[in-house]
Amino acid sequence: MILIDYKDSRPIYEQVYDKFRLLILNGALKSNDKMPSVRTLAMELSINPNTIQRAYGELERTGYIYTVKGRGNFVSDTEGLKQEYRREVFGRLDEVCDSALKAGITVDEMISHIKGNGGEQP
Amino acid sequence: MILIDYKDSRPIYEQVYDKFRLLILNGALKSNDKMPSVRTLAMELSINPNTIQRAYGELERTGYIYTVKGRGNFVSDTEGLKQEYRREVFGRLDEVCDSALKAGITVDEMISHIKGNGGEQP
Amino acid sequence: MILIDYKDSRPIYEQVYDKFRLLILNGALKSNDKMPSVRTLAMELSINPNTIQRAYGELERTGYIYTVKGRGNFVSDTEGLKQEYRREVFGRLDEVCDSALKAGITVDEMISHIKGNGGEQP
Amino acid sequence: MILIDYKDSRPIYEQVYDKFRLLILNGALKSNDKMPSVRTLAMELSINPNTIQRAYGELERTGYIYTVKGRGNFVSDTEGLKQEYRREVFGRLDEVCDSALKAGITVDEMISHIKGNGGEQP
DNA sequence: GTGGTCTAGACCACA
DNA sequence: GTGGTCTAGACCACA
Repeated sequence: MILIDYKDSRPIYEQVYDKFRLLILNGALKSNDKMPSVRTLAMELSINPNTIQRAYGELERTGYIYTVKGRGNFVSDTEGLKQEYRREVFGRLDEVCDSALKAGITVDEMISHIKGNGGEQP
Repeated sequence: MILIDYKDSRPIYEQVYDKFRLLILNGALKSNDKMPSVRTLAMELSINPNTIQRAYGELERTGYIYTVKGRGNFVSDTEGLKQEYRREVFGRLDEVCDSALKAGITVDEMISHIKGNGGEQP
Repeated sequence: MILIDYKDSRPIYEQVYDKFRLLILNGALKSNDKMPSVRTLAMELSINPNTIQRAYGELERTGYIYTVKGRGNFVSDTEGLKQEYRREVFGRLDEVCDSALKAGITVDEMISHIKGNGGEQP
Repeated sequence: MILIDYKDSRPIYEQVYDKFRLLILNGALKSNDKMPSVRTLAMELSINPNTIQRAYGELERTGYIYTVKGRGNFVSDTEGLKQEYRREVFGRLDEVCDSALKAGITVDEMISHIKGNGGEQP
């Protein structure tokens, strides 16, 4: 379900955070679903529980999950999150467009590039 | 000419690297222009020479500048570099499009977003 | 395991880089083996950690090892690297042949020289 | 006649040294030919005279030229030098063979590689 | 404990 | 003066 890529230069807690974030945005994990417990997941992935704890902490801080003491972590209501993710993606799109214009790439070139691949890359 | 942002989480050497890379791609620095000397720049920016050295090392490794021992660093021929930068930007564009599609954003939405801001953000 | 030759004019970081590269290409170090930690190795060799860091940095940049933050450095998958090393050696062989022909040494002379020593030099 | 490549990472004096060494070994410069004067050459190449001086110093030290005070530098008798160059090239060939064997390249592979390109590369 | 970045400062080769 | 290497030592993020 979750795979750590040790050759990825990003810290492990961030990889875990991102994986869950996508599972939630995808709909693979739904509102109020129970998250795996910190210890269980740490053992499954052979990772330090501190690292899972940190990933869960970030997920909670950014509103993806909520904690019920003594019971575990659960997926938040996902509607607002999806809106926020859209905003984030548009923000990244703006950044890339900015770089593109600096490099002399025109809006038309970008558009035809986007149409061209249709986002079918892996 | 070059400003360090200490609130930026990225390392200083990377900021310096990026700044010069853009100056070169912009055409503000042209082929065979002399780069400021390691020591001069270090003093101007109140930065350790080692840090500048590292930035210059990366610029050399990636082909943006070349070193003449005892003389200084100079801007490389920039033609190929511009092509490569284009490729890099298109690669990032692909990634963002990928994220966008995962978030349920359609190609048409992206295109109208790009047209909309025309890359006018800062 | 690793010995620094202070009489060698090449920088220390490069000697360390080369030693490990050979250990990896030899098979003495295998994929996913843990490298000695920067600090441990620095102490063993009585060398500054920064110097080891630089050697490890080059090894990572050229794909011989990968870093897991907080855990250490590990040997990469070595298959592709061996292929690349072969290409490098053949390239150097071409250069030497070129010099040889300029010096009036014939292909036959070179071949008999190679057969002669069979690579038995130290 | 002589061109400096500023993008070459080798020091300039070494490039000058190598160029003349080849001209002498080639036969383009013959025994007792007069070398260009240090000052003339320095001006032609827009190089610091110290640098030419150093190159000439190395050429003298290794026996390629000799100095007559007040008259200039002249090419030495070249017979012995050619022999020595042969020895040097064979030495380099040994080194490459050594690397090759370490990489698992067999003598036969090397020979067929040499025969294959016939040293026709640039 | 592990690697990553940075400063301060030295010494060297090269021009 | 110019870049290249190295040491000593600090502080940070990550596990």
